[in-house]
Amino acid sequence: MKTVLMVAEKPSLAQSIAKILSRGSMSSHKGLNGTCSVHEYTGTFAGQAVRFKMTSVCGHVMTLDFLGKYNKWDKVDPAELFSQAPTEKKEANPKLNMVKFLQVEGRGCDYIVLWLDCDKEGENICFEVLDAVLPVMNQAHGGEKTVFRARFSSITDTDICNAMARLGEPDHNEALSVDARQELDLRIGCAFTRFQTKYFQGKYGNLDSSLISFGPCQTPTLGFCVERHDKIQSFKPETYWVLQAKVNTDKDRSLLLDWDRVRVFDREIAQMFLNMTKLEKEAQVEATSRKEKAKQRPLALNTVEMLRVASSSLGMGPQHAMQTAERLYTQGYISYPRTETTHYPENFDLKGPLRQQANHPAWADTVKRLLAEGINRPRKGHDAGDHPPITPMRSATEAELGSEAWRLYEYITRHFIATVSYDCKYLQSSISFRIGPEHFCCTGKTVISPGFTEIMPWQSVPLEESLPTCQRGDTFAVSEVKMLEKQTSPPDYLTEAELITLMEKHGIGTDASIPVHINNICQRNYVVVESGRRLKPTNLGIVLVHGYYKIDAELVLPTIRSAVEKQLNLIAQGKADYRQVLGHTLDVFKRKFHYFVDSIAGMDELMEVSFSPLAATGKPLSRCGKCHRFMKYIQAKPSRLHCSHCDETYTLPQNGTIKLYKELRCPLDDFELVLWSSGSRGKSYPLCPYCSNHPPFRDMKKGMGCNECTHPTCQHSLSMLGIGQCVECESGVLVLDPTSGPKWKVACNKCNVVAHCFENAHRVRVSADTCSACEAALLDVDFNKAKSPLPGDETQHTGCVFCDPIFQELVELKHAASCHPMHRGGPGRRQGRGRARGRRPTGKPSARRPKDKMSALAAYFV
DNA sequence: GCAAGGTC
Repeated sequence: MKTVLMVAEKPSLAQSIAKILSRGSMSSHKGLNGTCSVHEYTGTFAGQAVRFKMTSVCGHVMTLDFLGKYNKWDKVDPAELFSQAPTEKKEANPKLNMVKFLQVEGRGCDYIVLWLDCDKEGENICFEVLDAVLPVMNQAHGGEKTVFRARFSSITDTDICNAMARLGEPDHNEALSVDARQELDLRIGCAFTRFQTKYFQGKYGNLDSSLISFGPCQTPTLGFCVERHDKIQSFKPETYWVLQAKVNTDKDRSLLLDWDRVRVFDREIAQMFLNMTKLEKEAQVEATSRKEKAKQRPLALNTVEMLRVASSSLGMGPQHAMQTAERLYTQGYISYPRTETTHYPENFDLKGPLRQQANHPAWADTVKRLLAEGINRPRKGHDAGDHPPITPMRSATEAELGSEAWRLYEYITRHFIATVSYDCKYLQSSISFRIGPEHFCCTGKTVISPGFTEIMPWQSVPLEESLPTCQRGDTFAVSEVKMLEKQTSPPDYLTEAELITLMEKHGIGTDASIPVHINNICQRNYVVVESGRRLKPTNLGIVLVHGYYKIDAELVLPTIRSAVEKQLNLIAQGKADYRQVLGHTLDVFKRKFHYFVDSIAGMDELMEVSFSPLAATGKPLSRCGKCHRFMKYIQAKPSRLHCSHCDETYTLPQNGTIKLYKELRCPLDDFELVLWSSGSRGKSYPLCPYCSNHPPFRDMKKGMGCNECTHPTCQHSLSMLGIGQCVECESGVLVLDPTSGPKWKVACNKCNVVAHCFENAHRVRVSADTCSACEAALLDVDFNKAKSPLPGDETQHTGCVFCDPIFQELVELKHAASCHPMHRGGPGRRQGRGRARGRRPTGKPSARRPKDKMSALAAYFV
């Protein structure tokens, strides 16, 4: 029997499509990467009985990057990134082993049907899948067609079955347009980012951003925020005047009237109107009206609207909201949360999800009534052909979700119920008055039926006092007319919700990437999120955008994306040649880049106003080994040491603190050592600023500290302080932390394993002898007399931390506290945990003896 | 160390 391989874009879709096509009778198993599943069933294909294998990828299989050597920032001129630097496709997520997985599943298959999302990215992934799978599939006989593309516009039985019945071919042009986009984004983004970062970080010390990035989406996103900032700055308040009248409607009730002219900007004119109005004692009713109006129920929920509401009403940032929604989705509480569609497909079962909410304490009454009296048909929305709108799939309580997830779930559910509820109906009545020559009016709203506002109370029509019943010609006594002086007020900073709307409108990013771009400009310290989730640009953000405006405004305008996309669409439609468009657009941006570099002084002038030169930043910390003057420690990101005399900068490990290490010096270069520490619960090690930036030995990499230095005799090196191989990671070595006393620690120089050894020792040294059982270096420990754990009056003991019975009792394995709990080794991560108390694996070279000491030394002295 | 786009 022949086999048909079918591939969807994500595991969830593979499952739903397989379920539909197999009519529910399929057998499923997990693939080798543990993420994608394979669903198998039998059926007919091209008139023969076949076995179907439906599986998926996880988004893009491949990603584009430069060849390795072009990723060395100090060796490559960014201008080379526009053409000379070759690119290569790498696996997007090596952990998923997607190519291998596809080849295992595709081997021996006869046909392939591509079920990737029906957009340009999906079309591109089709070819990534084919590149992986075609070489291992069975060869076609006599020109028989073996590659098919299924095109569907929704995940419904009819649509999926129709797609299967009318298979087409993947569209190479659409895929090429994505290849072009990837290459453009990579080359342009990296060239500008590297140039800006190197240029400004080489001059200023307090930019407080480890990266001065540029990109066709993130830069316009920042541009919107700065545009609003500029409006606020240039705003000049204007004074205006308003007439306000009050009439008596009853003995003790009065009615406030609005002026038809709203406001005037000339005091004397306003005064004139006031004087004329004041002459009248009565207000005459000129007309009355009563109109029934409706407030429409919401459209079904898509991603972008969910993110807007999450930000503006729940105070939840887009990135966080998306993570929360994804968790709700994988736990089965809501449908797929990434969709542009606001229209329920025909035949969508609305009542099913609604019934599940019928006993929920928060909205049981509303839901039961809807089910009993009949639901309303949802409004006609936009069908983007991706996924149905975001819908609750199962009832949940705050207790089981936790308060954050609950608030999002509650909103999604209330929104869903609202879409099948009725419009809110209210009566709008208004009365227009004349007082002397001037016209006034008042309006009031009364609710006829609340409709969906019952489940979305924040949308309800505000309660107002009802208007008096009257008719044309009636008169009321004027109780007061006064003139109010007011001022126009500036707009406020852009809210995140407004920014999302602007991005959507200008086509900056997609529903999935909008949160990423917003997150980016926060992380780069271009904007900060203020109260009410308003985005206030920082000095850095403002200077960058103003600099682009000054040099080449197109770099920051939202059209930078749409203009390129227009070109890409020509490729997709087969109207332009991929190579030509790519070459032409790269050429345009290469010119822009050179012009930008030549004009950078224009942006620099702005930088000078806000930021301090490197030489004037930071405080003196340690001595330079070349000139022996103090270098300054710059704490702001990226933290580094700067020698103003030599005009050299030495970067330091990030996310920790640095202090001087006893004025000790590196024997190789005479630089004073500094002590890096990740905090009291973390680890610390000495570091030579020079060696860390210019590794002395062949087997050392940039950024390493003394705990990874293979110097054979330096008292701070790995060679002298190393004990034995790490108990968890493959390549790490446990190194004595010479500064950790009196609570002595041994820490891995690669991962975050920390072993707490001795609490009451005043001296610990690494002995030259090694353990006969496990090859680890012995520790020579002097305990405090009063608190010695040794028998009798003994205070001195030498032994192996892993094998010595006395030491074993004292060793406790921990993990260095890192900024993110995810990075702490969780339980069950790998076997062999807790081996600190056991024997070391033998047969591996000891840390005390670097493999090739002489060659390491030779490398240094060459 | 960089972009933006998929998705986990």
